[in-house]
Amino acid sequence: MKSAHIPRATIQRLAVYVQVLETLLQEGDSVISSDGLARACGVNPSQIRKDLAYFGEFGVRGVGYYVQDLLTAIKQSLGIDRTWNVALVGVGNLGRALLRHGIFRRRGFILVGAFDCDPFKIGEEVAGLEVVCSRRLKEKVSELEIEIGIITTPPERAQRAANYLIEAGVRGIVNFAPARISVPENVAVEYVDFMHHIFSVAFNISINQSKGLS
Amino acid sequence: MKSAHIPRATIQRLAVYVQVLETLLQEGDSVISSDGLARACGVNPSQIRKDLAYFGEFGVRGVGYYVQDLLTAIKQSLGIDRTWNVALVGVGNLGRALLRHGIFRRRGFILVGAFDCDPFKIGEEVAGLEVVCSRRLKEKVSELEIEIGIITTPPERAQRAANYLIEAGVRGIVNFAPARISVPENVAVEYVDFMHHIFSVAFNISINQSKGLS
DNA sequence: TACTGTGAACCGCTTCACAGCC
DNA sequence: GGCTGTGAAGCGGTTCACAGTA
Repeated sequence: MKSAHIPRATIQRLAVYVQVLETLLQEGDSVISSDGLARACGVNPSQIRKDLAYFGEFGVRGVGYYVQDLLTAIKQSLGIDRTWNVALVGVGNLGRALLRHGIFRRRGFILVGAFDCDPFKIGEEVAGLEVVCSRRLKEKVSELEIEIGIITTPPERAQRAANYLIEAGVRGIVNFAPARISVPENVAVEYVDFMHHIFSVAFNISINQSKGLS
Repeated sequence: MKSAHIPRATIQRLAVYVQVLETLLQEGDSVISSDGLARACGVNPSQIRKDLAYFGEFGVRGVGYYVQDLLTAIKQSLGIDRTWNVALVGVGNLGRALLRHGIFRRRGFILVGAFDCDPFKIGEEVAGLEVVCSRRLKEKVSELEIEIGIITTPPERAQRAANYLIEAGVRGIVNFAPARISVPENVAVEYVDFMHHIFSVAFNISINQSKGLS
């Protein structure tokens, strides 16, 4: 890495670039310019060049970027050129869907543990995993070498789930529960809250409509 | 509304404020200061005051904000003081989980139609809804007065789902499929991509680790 | 007194423009 | 010639500091 601090927005865009580059690769494209990639991602071409410059020089002047090489470089930069073991806490509708969803494994995030505090769910098998009591997280996290936790509990149990995960030594958490959680500084947290997105859509529709009326 | 342009980031934070204010209300708090709310949301107090100032003056100097009033005001500002009819396209694991998830209805987003192009799924009943062929979206959208579409198809079918929705006259789309889609300017799009979030967590863990070693 | 509302300062991300290189 | 890499300019969002008010 070349630069010390990297904007949060850059990381998000890098994830988009990975998505688009993988599609390009499937379609057989081997070279792409920052212009072409920018159009596919809906961003400014300089933006892409700047984002990449935080990590190194991956392009060839006068040519562009070799898709495969760039993909490898970005994945390396993001730390996703390896596999990560992941625990999921909260085996409800959403939790089940994620456990069964192939995308995590395909991208190197392997769901190796499913946890819930409901005695009726404990022992049940979901997507080849036995649901284990949340209290046993600590023991399981070290046994299974888990580094990331996913929270899919109801909001009121999100903080407790987080506490179990942190106590167990997890280094990062993706929280799908619609609740803020507090964690120590050295634990990375990301919120996935689809209500926020649907609110945003509703707001923009309202705005567009009032614009149309004026 | 007082201001013309509102930052995207402000809208996202307003959604967080709604979340936190509803929790406060349940806990019986009737007044909160920008300081208190800021701490609960993990943002700067001035930020909150600025965000609210885009829409009006909702506070009382020397006192703070009345929780119920503020909540009502924000919901009105966001356009979520009403119900919205929503169509879901793609009845896979994730689609089913969302159809069964109570949170949408609780927040005024009513899933009134479920669509899929798989003949084996058409006619099936999920969460009280009959799965209908995606081709019939246009007819159903006007019949059921649907304004928002949710896409939960595999990535390669996301654009087609979007096309059906747009053609049917939907005004906004929430795309859960890991693929960019192109839509006309007057259609609002939001991406919910949990891989981006888990990438971000992985990156931050990697960063923290390399910091620890230095 | 205590807290909001807001103009001004600040900061950081984005975009531009062009030098550097294949 | 064409495209990347990058310093500098531009812009928009965040934070500050304080005036305004219950």
